[in-house]
Amino acid sequence: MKSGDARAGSCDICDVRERSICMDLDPRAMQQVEKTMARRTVAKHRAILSEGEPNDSLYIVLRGSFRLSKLLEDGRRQVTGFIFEGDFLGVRQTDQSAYTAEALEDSLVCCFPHKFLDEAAETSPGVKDRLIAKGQTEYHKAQDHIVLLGKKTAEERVASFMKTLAEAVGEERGGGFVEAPFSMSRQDIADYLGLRLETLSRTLSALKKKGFIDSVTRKSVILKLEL
Amino acid sequence: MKSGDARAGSCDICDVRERSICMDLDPRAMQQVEKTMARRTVAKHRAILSEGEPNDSLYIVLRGSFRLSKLLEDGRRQVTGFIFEGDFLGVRQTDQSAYTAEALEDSLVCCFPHKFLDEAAETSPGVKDRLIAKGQTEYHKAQDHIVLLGKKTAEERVASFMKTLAEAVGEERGGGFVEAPFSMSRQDIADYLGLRLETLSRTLSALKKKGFIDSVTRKSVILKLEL
DNA sequence: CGAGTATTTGAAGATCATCAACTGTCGTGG
DNA sequence: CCACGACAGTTGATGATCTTCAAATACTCG
Repeated sequence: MKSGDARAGSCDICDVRERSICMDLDPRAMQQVEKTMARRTVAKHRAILSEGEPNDSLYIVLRGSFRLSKLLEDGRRQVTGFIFEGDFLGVRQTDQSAYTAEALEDSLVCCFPHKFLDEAAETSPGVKDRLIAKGQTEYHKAQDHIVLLGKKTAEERVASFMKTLAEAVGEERGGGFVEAPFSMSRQDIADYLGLRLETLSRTLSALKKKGFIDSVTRKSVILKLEL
Repeated sequence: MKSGDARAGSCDICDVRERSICMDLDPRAMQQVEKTMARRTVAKHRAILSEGEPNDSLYIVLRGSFRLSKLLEDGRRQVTGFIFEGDFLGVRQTDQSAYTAEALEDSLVCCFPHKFLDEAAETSPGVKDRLIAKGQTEYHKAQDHIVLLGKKTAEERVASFMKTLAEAVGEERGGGFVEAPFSMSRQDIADYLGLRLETLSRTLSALKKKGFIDSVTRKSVILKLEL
């Protein structure tokens, strides 16, 4: 066991605890979590949920990021969302997962079987409420995505995406700029925005020329805070 | 009080009971529903939920249909969904409704304050589970909508919509045809599909020419069952 | 019947997609 | 450490789809 994982079994060092469901659990349930809790590493490009396959656990992303996608019969792929640290995966138990969730980089998740959550919910009513709330958040994001795809131009889509990414994972740099790292490829972003790779690339160049983007590489983008 | 409403106060004649949450309620709660239940008529084009405004009740559509929409700052409108008999509106209590819900025709809803549902949930645990399940259904529909907008051509969008509509409200006619009534305008459909009115109209004509659609009027469409 | 609105159709133009070539980046191995 | 190969991303030229603007037709309601 590597040194980084030595204390991995303890919830004390969990970074996302306060955003998570653990704070809803009563002390007894929390002890149970400490004991049975399973962390799981997910290697880059590995799926943790697969479209059409059953899902019986809720995963909380501790480190890394994921890509949610759906496939059309003929192979066209739509990326329906990206998931970052602190976010949830598989909020509900399902016979058929609605989408595939694949790690964009080597990632670490904390695993809560829904069976366990159902039991915990009996003594900790906040658990189900939090799941409902998370489900609502997912739904709102989906609605915003629908507006983006249905009504926005290529430039608006790319700008919206960069802004959202900056809000999710960006870090402030000097002079009113934010830097947001990419864990996803251009193709992933294009598939998320309903555009072709080439259109995305051209649009990024255009936004840079217009000064909205300061610099953009394979790894990250630096953009203006406002707008 | 008109004759049609004479027994409107009774749940006995409710058409959507078995699809609804009432079956999850224990007898005592059900009595409570019978007593406090509020039905509400919603006139054509009236909003029952408004984007940005709080919502404190769950509505079950008994008669009629609704249009869900979101507005972009500059007034562009995206229709994010349509709601028919037996469907739910305002599944969760919110400070800010994510969308506007407007009646497409004179409609009738049954109203359950979330406060009431929370109380009922204490003795009828099935209630929250059903709400979670309904939320999930909404989310899945949103995901399918995302795929439609992100990856499908105009013709595929229109065909998908007609098929979905037929499944939701269609009635079989002879010879492998279904008839689905429209309660929404062409503009509503176009705003749902991320197309312009004119493109929708042209595409409908094209589908008719191809034989996928038998006939289409302002009021209804008749289409082939398969495909 | 007639005014007003909804829908369809036509012609021209814009945006985005496609096909193709080029450039940059990363990792590997000499 | 540099060179090479492979892949990721950018740029260019052309074309298709969908939009826009405009006009005609159909439908609805008083």
